Amino acid sequence: MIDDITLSNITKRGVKEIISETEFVELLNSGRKLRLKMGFDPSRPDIHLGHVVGLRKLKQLQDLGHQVILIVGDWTAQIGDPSGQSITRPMLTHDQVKNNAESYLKQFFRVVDQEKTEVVWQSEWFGDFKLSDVITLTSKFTVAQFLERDDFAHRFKEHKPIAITEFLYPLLQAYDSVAIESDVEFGGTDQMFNLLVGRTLQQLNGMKPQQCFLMPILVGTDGVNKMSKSLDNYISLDETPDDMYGKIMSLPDDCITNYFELLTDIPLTELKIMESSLPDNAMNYKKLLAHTITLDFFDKQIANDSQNNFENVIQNKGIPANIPIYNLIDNTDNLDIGNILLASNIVTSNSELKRLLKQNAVQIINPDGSTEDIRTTTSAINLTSGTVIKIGKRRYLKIV
RNA sequence: GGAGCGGUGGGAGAGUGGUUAAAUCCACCAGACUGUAAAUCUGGCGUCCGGAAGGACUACGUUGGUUCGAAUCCAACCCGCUCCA
Repeated sequence: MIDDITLSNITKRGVKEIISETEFVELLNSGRKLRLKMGFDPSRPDIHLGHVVGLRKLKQLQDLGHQVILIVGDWTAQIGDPSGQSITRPMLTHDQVKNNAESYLKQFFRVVDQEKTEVVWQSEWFGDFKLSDVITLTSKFTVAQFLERDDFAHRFKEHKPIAITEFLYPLLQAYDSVAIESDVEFGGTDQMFNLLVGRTLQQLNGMKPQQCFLMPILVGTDGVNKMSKSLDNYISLDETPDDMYGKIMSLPDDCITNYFELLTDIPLTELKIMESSLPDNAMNYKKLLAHTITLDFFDKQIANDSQNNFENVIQNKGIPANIPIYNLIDNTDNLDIGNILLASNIVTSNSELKRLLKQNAVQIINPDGSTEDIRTTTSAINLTSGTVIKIGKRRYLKIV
């Protein structure tokens, strides 16, 4: 038997819904090593913090001795996620899929225990699929059943397109559950329909239906919409530690507790206390949050450095430790400050440069610490080794 | 087979002959303020030339055409969608 605190951490925290919870708890208590299914679509290899919520859940269960089966959706990737609007999606070559999968796995195992994970490819079973198998599979469901799905129902009503292949998507995903004999499948709430089809299909194949673990949606850095790459409000695992820390600091204050709950192990009792004093300590709590999460993906030294960097650069308006460098010796021809910025790709066009100058965003920091604002590229500027050019709050270029 | 609709800037989405480098929103950038790269406010947000005023070029699926002038009209084409059968 699992103790109550652990159990509630698993079934309550960072979970939207479990179907069905009682069956799931029974399974947990059965002492059997459970097969936890998680699939991903190799057309989008990036993992961001939104995904991490679910991955942490997998890790928790692994720590109790269960087995993760990670499915590389090399077939479903070609169909595209029905919840997305863009139907047209270029078919990926085998090499692209492979590369994407590798990149995904690398990130995946930063959260999930590789030792307790089995990676399988959909093509292992769909590769041999024949038309007759497809027909058998499709014959199990009706159009009406599929139109039950919110997304389909909505689009159907609005006279918006639904590709036939999109109907196939849940079927393939469901069949994965049959193929790997999953006990539990994990997904976001938008995956509910697909996971439930898996349940049904397993039953139709004489198996015990899987439990469905629905993860809550994490809001993105805008504090409003769900974290997603297409909304550009995501924090990727590929972020540099400084950026990861900084992006977390850029979250609206009222996201803090939610992030603590979904992405850290801070006890809920502590979180309660924190919540009550949040308005007065938002800054400190957010720093703690940023540090805690950064620490999950990097070592302690790096997390500390990121915090120092933030305090130094943002709070004290200092110069960050690692900034791009422009070497005067290699580039003797044109010492115009505009050319230097353009050549270093700090600024992407002349027009942008002019705008920045006009907006008073360009500043020279001399080696002796004195500063001067630059309003025009033609003013006489003494660029010597050790000078730093600062653009806005976050762009720097050091002259050597 | 028939009928209709649509393709606009990073995204969403207006605009149906000139005042449109193209409303608005989101994202993004800068400035102010601040406890943060929070919030709020202000400004900006194609490229090139110019100190600036301003000018030039490129852009609204593609190619042609009408016109002094086209994202806007016409033709053909390409792509997509919906409905009826």
